[in-house]
Amino acid sequence: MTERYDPGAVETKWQKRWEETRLYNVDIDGAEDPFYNLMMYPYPSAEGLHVGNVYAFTGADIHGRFKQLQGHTVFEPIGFDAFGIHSENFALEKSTHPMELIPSNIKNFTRQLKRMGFMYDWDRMVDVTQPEYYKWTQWIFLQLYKAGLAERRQAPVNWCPSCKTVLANEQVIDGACERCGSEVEQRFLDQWFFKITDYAQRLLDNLEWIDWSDSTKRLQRNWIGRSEGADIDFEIVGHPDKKLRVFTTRPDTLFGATFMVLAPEHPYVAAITTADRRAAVDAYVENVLAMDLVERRKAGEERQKTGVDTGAKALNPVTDEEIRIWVADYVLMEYGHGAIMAVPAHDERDFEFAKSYDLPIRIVVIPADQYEGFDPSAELKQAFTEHTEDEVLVNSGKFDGVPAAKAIREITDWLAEEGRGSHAVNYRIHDWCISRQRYWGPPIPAIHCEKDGVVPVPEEDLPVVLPYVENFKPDESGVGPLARSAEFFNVRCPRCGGPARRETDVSDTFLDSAWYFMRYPSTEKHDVPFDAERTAKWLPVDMYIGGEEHAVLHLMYSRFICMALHDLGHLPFEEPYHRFRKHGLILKEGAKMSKSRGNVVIPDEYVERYGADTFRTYLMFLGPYEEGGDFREQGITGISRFFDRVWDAAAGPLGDGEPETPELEQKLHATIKKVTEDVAGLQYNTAIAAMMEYLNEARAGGRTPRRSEIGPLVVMLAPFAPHLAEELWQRLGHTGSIFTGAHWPAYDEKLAIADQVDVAVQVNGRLRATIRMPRGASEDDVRQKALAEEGVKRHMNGKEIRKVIFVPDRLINIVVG
RNA sequence: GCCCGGGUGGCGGAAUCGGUAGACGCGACGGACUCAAAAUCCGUUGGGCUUCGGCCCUUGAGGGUUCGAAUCCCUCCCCGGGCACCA
Repeated sequence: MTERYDPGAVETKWQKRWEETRLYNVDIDGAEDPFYNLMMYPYPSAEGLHVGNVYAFTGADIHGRFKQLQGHTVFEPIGFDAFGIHSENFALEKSTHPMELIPSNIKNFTRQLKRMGFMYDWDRMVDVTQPEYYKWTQWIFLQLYKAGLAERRQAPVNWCPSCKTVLANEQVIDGACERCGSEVEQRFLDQWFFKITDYAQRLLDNLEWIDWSDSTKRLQRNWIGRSEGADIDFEIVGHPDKKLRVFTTRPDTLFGATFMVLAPEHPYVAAITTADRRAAVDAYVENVLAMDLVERRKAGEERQKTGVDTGAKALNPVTDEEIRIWVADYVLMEYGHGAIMAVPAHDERDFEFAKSYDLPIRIVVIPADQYEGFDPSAELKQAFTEHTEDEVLVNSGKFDGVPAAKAIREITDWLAEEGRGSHAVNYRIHDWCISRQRYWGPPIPAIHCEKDGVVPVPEEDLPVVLPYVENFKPDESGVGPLARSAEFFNVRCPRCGGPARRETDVSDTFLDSAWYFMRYPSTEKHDVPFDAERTAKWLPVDMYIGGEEHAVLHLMYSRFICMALHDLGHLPFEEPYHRFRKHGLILKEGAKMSKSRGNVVIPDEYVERYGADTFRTYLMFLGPYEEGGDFREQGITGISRFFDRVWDAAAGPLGDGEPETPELEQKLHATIKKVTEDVAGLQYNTAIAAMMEYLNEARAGGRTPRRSEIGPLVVMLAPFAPHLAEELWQRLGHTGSIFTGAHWPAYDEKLAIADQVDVAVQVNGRLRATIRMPRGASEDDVRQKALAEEGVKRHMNGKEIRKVIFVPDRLINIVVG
């Protein structure tokens, strides 16, 4: 009788050995058949590793180990996303400093991650808060600046009048400051933007060929928000020098444009407003601008649309009618041209507005079957927005009777010919504002000179080191805390040598994470952000696994940065991640985990009690990896028992020879096939179930399995339970690590198939018997045996057979009547 | 409002190119071992009826297609996520 399985002892032993033998430290330059296995590096919170982190990393680690066992050299790096508002706020809350807080958090995370047994190459750890790293984050900024992809312009920020601080959007909850609850105001500040909108179409197009989860692609498509339509120019009565340009997706409704609406911020508002309307317009605009963006959005959802007449008129370019120009806040300056042609008959918002202010509504699109005898005076109860081939135009001059879908093209073509419009595409995605009026981030490497304006920091002066600032709390000045350090911001202009002021904003933490995976293979290279040869060898990432909450921020930004660096000649590829798979979310007893609910699973506690292997495997067992699952305290005992049984079956002395019976051999091959396919497809829960099933069979009747029966199981278990597998591998008589010594088991396709099958026998589609047949039995044989079954005879009741459906090896259905 | 994903035993979940629904595990019940308990092992476990041979019902609800539907189609309900005055 062998001793009991002691996870604690086994895991300590192997973690020590892995470290001593440097098992997971990859020979970056010499590695053959490289596989870059990436997971989303964590933010090192003070609370320590969250079970969500463990879930994400375990699934990714299993994939890495699986690839390793298949013969690849797997590079699995880890780092820490340690800059950002989270850390800064936490430090504020605890009255400590991020520069002290972060290293201790990282230390704790490192301990916890090592305890989980992930195959990280710790020599290549990346901490984005180290000048060694953010030097290159700043370098990326300079490259984008040189290429014209970074620019400074005014933009609104959220301002809390009570805390006297700038807030990030994430800190504004329903229009109020998350800390004090006061209403947030809008301020305009100079900010740095990356022109991601220049890449909108490419970001969209490449989604066609990259191998990503469909749902993630869909989120990105929605975020990019491509709309096709037309730009149309309207003349303004009395202002021959001005053309009012609008974007519309519905040029087919142009004849129904009965008024126009400008956004309150539109530059023409002041110029075209007539004298008698000026007071009203000014009051309205002022009122709207006083609202912050969040409040305005919220107000828009709740209240009726408001607006005001400018008194000015425009000419509808196709009807030549004079139509009124209004200002209303339901038109947004940041989309299209900040102005619209309003077609109340065919747009819900315009309809609502027209009803409120008694503006004319003209129907120009109707269902084709109502075309004959259409009554132009008919009144609409709501906007009619259909515009397919089944709707046709009316009241539209020479386009009467043309199907709407066709008219969209024809009217645009016609306007284009006459120089009054053009085909146009608009995107919903906005430029990426990277400025943060905060402390805990990499300083943006720019200098403001009175004489030379914005001057980028010369590359040889990088990094611009983030100084230790005692008081890093944001204040009412509206600029970042670095503006308090004269030592930091007083500089000489690199161009003219005159007095200048250093940029005191830091960059968004999403810029750090946009390229961290490029740094891993080159961590010890100090003269380049990423070594060209290594980058060519290891990148793009072969597999990236992470949470879908980053689908539109991190994943979009890093694709953009990668594309931009590619275009600037720094990278040989334009998409950073070959494959991306999202993992699901872990719930606790059906509910989301949160501190306030008090139902947070602390990994340490479970690892202590059951061991890392059991915890890892349980997490993978509780649901499909890509969908997540429900963590239940009791469930973990199932895996615990399973591993006890594996241990009992494999840890003691074993018999030699082939698998004892043909049935068991068949089951073994079928299991290898199933587990191989499931693990490759991230279907870990069913892979584990298949291994359990096999073990149950191999141990049936209390027998001890043979070495040949249990060896392959140990290898298949290795990605899930690496420590246990190492120990059993050794006990099976091997020396060295299973991860270098073993190869993922192969299966024989023929042996994987059973030679006896249970065939279902149905009468009129209802199951009446099951018969055991040799695989591949003919329809005649199956039919003969089926008809002899008592239950079948009874239900046929002597009736005539009308039809027989036969599915080989599965089913025969006898239809009588 | 728009776009996704999902609804299966007491529970987590299997099975979707239409072909034996409920794999695997948890829990529960019964038994063995034990002075006893824990652990372990064996058996039972969707619901109802049963003359113990079986029979009927069952995958959110209702309809449809089919020899056959958890799976396909239509209508609807509920839950989760994303976007949202985007012209």
